Amino acid sequence: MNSMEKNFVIIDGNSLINRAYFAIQRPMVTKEGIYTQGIYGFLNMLEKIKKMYTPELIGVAFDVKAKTFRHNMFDGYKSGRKSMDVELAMQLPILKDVLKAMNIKTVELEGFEADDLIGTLAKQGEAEGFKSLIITGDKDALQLVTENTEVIFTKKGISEFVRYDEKTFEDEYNFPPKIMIDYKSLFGDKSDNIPGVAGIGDVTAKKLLWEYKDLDNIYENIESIKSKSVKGKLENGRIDAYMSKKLATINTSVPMDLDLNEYKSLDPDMDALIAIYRKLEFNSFLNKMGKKGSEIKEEHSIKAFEKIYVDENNINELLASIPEADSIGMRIIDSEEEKEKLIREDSLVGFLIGEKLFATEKNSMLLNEIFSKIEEAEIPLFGHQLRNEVVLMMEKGIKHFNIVFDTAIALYLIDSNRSDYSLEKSATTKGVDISLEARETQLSFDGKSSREDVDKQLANLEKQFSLILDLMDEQKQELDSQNMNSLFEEVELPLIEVMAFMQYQGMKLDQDKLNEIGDELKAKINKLTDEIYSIAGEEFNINSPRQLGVILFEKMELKAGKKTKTGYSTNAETLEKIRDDSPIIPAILEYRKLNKLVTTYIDGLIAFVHEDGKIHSQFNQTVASTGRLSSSNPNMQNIPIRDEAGKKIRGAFIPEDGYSFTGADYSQIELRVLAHMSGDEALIESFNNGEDIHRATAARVMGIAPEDVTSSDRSNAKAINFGVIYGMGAFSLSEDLNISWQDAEKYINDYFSKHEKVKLFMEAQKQLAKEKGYVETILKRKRYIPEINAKNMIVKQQGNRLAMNTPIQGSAADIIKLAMIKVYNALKGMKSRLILQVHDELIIETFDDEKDQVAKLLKEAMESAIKLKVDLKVDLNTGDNWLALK
DNA sequence: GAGCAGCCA
DNA sequence: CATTCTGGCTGCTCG
Repeated sequence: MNSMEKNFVIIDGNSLINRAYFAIQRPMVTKEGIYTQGIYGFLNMLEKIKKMYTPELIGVAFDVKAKTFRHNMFDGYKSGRKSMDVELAMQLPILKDVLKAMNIKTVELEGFEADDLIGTLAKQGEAEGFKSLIITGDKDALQLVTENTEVIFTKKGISEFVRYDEKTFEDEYNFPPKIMIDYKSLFGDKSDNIPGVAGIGDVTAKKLLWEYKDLDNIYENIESIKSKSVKGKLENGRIDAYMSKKLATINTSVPMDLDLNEYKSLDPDMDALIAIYRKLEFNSFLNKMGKKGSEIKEEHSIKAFEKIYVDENNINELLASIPEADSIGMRIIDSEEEKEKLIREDSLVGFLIGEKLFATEKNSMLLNEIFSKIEEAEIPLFGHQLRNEVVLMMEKGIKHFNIVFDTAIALYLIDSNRSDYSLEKSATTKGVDISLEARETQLSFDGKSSREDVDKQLANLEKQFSLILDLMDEQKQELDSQNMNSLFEEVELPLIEVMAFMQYQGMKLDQDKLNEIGDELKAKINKLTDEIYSIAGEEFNINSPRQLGVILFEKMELKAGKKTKTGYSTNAETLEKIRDDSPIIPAILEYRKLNKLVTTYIDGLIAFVHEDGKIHSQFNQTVASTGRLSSSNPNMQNIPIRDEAGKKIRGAFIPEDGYSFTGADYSQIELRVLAHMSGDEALIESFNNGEDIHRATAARVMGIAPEDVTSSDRSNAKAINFGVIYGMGAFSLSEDLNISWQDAEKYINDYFSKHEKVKLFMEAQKQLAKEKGYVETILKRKRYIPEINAKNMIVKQQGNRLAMNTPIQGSAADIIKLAMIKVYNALKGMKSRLILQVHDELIIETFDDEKDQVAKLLKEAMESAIKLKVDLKVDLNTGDNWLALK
């Protein structure tokens, strides 16, 4: 942005406090009971805006509660909206007080919405030579974009901004901003209850506007519209269209005081501000002002590096320094989500070597040379969430890696309960801003990137590496003091390469086959839809539980089961109970099942296929609190298997030519872990004698001989065995087995009396969580369980179950992680490759000549991953598609 | 974004 | 006393 421009920042107060309020999940309440998270988020946002745009003028507009001219025109206007939470509403007047103390002008006017005031101010600003910047979370404001007015949207709550000027708007919408109004006149706006023209949808509205430019022109030339139905709808909807236009149009001529001198950016009234911040307990703001609220936080000092942007001309300096490096920090600096991290081209890859920070563009040919040098000299690598960096290296042909530290993974081991392990988040807690906004710029590598842009990116990268180095220092000590060095170094770090490799390698999908299945299912869905409509006597959205509830339980008066927060429960369990009461029920159940398959597993999967015909799912190492892995984009760990219709989808996953699949899954890994950890003699003996564990359990609990156990006895015992792992209660077991609560309780007591060590183990876990705050797995992975000391009994019970389940689930995860590393290393030098993990099973894409070798090494590696008091047993399968493995 | 639903181990 | 079993991801609706 041209720094000579004079900026007029106009903020939509209601919109932003609303966004801020909902963006901050954790409620913030002062001792006096004042809710503050909306104000807090708003002020953080305001600070960022001021830093980014250094506005000469600034103002905040608010809505007035009273009706506006729009309500007077149309009763339905915004009628669907629910009223504001009281917790949020009480924050509005306080926010206005804060703004007053900051000497920031606020405006509101009865009869007008904030948008109208904003539009009027923006226009005035333009007239007086300012660039008007509208900050809002509301898309309505887009119509105000002009040559000198831009709209800056908040995204992800309020943490990110997206800027719209005339060009970016047109790129996205294919028509100029002003036409937004005409678009709403036709299509309407659900959120504001603007009707639009009945029957005209998003697509038709856009088409009409591309052809006829605006609403007036459409109606002037209505005779030339070819489609009779569209023409008819337009004729019938003429009045609605023009009323909608009035409703949608932001008034830019509100009669208000337009002396822009009042909006001049002034220094705050410090005394007043400090007083309010103290009342609101905003200690972080007070600290920044040098006033004590609590202890004063030290500003994070950024280490300074020599910054070098690398291109063909100076690549040699980087290449020369690589072989001599003790270690290299590596980081892709990217503006987008993880998901897109590998697709975007306009990113930098940074390398920290000693006191020098090198960076080059990600799509650069130079990367090959750089990576090869690193590989050749076996230089240790460190970074934060290195997986995607490793995938990039693999894409450039690199095969050997020497990863020595990953600060995201260390963070995860230290506290597995966090929801966000991004470097940005860690930065915030240290008072550093490395966000996209802080970068203020995007690089474009077509020769247009200015020196300034590059410098900004490099400065940001410098901050990131500075943070990584600090985190590393802290974390090394922390991991050491918690005895997690070997878990970190021998399990999690080597696993990074395995995870990256599975993502890089991917799994091939037979799209034609999948589409064939999809077409069949879609035909069935259409039939079911007709059937459901005809039984119901009307058309409705079957996918909406709310609409479905009304049809079933009000119109058709079927017997309603449980209720949910928002209405009747319509889930499969509930509907199953009234299956025979109407033919609509089985039809709906079938519809749901098929629709799930089509949306998630047919169309959903196809959307993830890359150019190479493969799906490259991401395996995440820092998500599950127990230590398990997770998979996303798409999730390959929940592809259907139980249901007949769903099974076929697995059949569409196929190996590359010349390969087949070899799969191996641990038999009863969690129960074996329980046997080991508890030391229960009966369980250990059963496993080591190779007995059928559920049958043996039934025999023991019922006091009968194994050969007298019926199949129903066995399945009951199976439910108990699962229940034990989850920290079961009598209620859920009774539901599971369809027996009375008392019988279930007796069953559980009998189980524990025959497995006393299991009982003791469970008690010990709860005790450990209560006293030390955490529980541990076999490899000393920790999970903190704050719930266990909660006052709320429901939360406390949940804590108890977590304490019992986590060591078991987490240890099973430890074991398969060990196995993955073993298998991955054993396959080095072979053509066969590990491509998938599904919690207790591994799948290898096996080269035809290596089948026997792979089967042998896979089983051997998994069964010897760790030595327990019980044997580990693995079942092997082979096949020409994924389905054939079961 | 929350809530519901449904898929996996 | 009452008590609804762990861990994930995605798609859809609705405000």
